[in-house]
Amino acid sequence: MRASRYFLATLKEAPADAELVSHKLMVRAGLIRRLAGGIYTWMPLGLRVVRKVEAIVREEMNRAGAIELFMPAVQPAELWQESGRWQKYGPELLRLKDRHERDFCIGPTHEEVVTDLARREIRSYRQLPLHFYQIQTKFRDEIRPRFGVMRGREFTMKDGYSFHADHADLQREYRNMHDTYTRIFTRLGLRFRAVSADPGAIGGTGSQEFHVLAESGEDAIAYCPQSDYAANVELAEAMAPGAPRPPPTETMRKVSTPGKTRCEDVAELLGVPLQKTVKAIAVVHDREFSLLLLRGDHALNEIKTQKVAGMDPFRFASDTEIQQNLRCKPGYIGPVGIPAGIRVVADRAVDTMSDFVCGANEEGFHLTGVNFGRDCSEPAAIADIRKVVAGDPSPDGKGMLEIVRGIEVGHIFQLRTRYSEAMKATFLDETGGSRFFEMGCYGIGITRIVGAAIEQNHDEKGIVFPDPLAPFHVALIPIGYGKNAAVREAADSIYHALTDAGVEVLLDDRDERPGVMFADMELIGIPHRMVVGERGLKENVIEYQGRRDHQSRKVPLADPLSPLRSKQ
RNA sequence: CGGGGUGUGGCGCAGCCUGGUAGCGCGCUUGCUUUGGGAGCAAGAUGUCGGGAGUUCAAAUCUCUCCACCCCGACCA
Repeated sequence: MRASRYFLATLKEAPADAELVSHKLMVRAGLIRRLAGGIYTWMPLGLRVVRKVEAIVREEMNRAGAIELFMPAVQPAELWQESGRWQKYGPELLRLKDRHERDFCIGPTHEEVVTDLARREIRSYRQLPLHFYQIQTKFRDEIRPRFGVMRGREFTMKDGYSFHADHADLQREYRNMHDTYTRIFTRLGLRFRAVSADPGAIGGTGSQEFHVLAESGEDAIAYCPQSDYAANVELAEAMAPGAPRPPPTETMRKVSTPGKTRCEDVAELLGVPLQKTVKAIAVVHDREFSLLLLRGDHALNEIKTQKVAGMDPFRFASDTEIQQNLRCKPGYIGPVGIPAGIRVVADRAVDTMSDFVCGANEEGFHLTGVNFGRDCSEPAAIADIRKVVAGDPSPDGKGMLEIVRGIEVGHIFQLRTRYSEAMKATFLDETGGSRFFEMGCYGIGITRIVGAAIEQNHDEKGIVFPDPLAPFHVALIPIGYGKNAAVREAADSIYHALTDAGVEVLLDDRDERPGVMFADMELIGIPHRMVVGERGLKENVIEYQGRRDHQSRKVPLADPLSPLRSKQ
């Protein structure tokens, strides 16, 4: 490709609305342009990157035995009513009516459509297993689109759905997809980690997420460097402390703590470690008011709390509800002296505490030396309701957890029969009996990968694309293309030599000043640069520099492919 | 939806408090010079100051209202 006939849309300054480096760089490099909130045009250069991702995903999916098809983006409401998600999905589902006032939605995912297809087309166990996938535009009316293409409303996803005669075969395919995803992200040149995940709204049993590791990631991942344990913090189990609760040694005392509503403030005022304090969080489930107790330095894990019996779903109590139930302002509430009807759920860590500090249920006062059993009732339930922190023991008992941030780019689920039962999708087994399909579902955020890859691979000059994602492999920069016939002839012949060898070259024939060409090629992240100048031609050399290199080196004019070979 | 903020040429911003000629940098056009790290000089084009209503002799500036976008909390590939 010749730059003069291509469309580069680089910007010196990033638009003010971009926050994330990758978002800024994608706009500056001319990969994307915003049309509306969370909706982007993929510019020619950006589209080339998307196509690279798609090609690798497609190749590996095909290799893994999945079969590509293409389902409609616009889907009839009836299917969603059958699965029950027309009601459940909420405002994220973009709904519309056609001219006959019939309800439709723009697909945020395709379980319904593919299950409908399966029940119509697959009749016998002899046709199983089958795995259909597509690479397609999805629409999710996100509450808050942000970070450019990373959390857009319209985005490209690879979604695959597998159908099996039994759970064992589903598990085989699930492992197959785990390996396939591992190959895909490895080939894409990304640093990533597979982690156990919460199956969440899509439902089902086993579930793993694939995260690209990046500081700016929206998810926190707990992993154990000594083993292969890794889980989304939403799910990671906080182990019960090993030591039993020590016996009380202090008597309970009421202390004045005016204006100190946070555990940190109370601990500082009283000169006790934060770990000696207990915070109470008031929640409501089905109009039932409960108190959750956490150690002062711990944070509530809402996902795990939801799983405690009698807590799904829960919400935080309003200030008024707290007043009504405890006759005290939030900030000073605690488990001592509360009405009998209020359920108290303590975190495992709290259960082993004695002589602790907590709110006195009286504005401006806390209690010290509090002990369960003596000063207040034992908690009604002990549960794992806190977020794990770095240094917690790994649930597999093999070391200590560390926390890193990640961007979720893939997710694999075992759906089991959640959809086949709801939609009555059956096949005939070897005995002639009707059975529900065992289903798996497997997603990859194609467009999000582009953002995540840039988040992970950039420097102060711009994007540093890994080779497999780069829109072009080589930036060929002639100095004085328009003026110097020798330079032009050399550049043209190198261009042809590389192109004939299958290398994708962007020849910068714009006759810009060198600085402009260098800066642009660096910004858009082309991994290899070759400079053709009068100086080098006198020695029959051109200059090669990798995007991450600090210095260029000379390579023979006659063999421009040599630096690419040595890279491999 | 709640809280905070921003809308001024293609991009980044100043001007608004204290009403009176719409400005700067980048980019763009033309010419000359320059040509190994975002060139110099000269000439030029580009704005219903987010929309509407109001106050005023006069509104980018003050008031009301609507809209869009961004940031912080509940979603997910």
